[in-house]
Amino acid sequence: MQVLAALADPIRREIVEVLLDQPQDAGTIANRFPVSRPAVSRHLRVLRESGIVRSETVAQRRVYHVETAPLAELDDWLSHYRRFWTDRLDKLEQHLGEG
Amino acid sequence: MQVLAALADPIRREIVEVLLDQPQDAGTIANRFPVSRPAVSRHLRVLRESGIVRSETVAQRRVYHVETAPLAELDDWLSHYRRFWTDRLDKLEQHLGEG
DNA sequence: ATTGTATGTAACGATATGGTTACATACAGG
DNA sequence: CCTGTATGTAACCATATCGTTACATACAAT
Repeated sequence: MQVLAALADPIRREIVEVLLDQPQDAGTIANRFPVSRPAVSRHLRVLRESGIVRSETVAQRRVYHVETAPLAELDDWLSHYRRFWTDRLDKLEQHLGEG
Repeated sequence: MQVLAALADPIRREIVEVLLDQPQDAGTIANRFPVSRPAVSRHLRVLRESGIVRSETVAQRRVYHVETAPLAELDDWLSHYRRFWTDRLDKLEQHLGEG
């Protein structure tokens, strides 16, 4: 569950949210945050190494996108214990409401 | 989401799992792990400060138990994006299967 | 009262993390 | 080619994290 360490940082969580909305290149991502571009570059590396994001190379650009498998893994881990804070009916309702 | 940092450590995750199964005192918890008792004591503090566990004092013992609200919060955060890795029908099946 | 048990904290060291600036590499385009 | 743009990495520093051992505190029990 390296995913948890990766998501423990607020900037990295924001990056993930942004990329879920729309894949984009490293520079565009970096511009969103009040830290230096190399700092963001390393956040991207952490996310890459945890498997949460991947990049496609397009000319000099690296276009990043989210790889959902690790998030699903975290979701699965949580699901083992979900019954402790919610019951089956609540959950069923919630997911019917989502659709 | 201080919860994520708290859960990023494998020992703390195990502590949470153990306590979900059964509340128990600090010493009993510490005996389960290959690190010193003070180390576990500090893991318990991190979990306490993130709100994931609480302790009841019984004589000299501190009996720890899981407080599910922070886990539910994490679950809620994930649920915003759950649609990216699973669809409503999968989820419905899963939750029907759980009961 | 004194002793033993249970627990947390302090102090310290090693390593990890997250920021910065400076630098290297790679592609695009005149 | 040479220049500008996009990106990652290196080196460095400050702080956080996680382990240890030593100590303080609090209750139980004789």
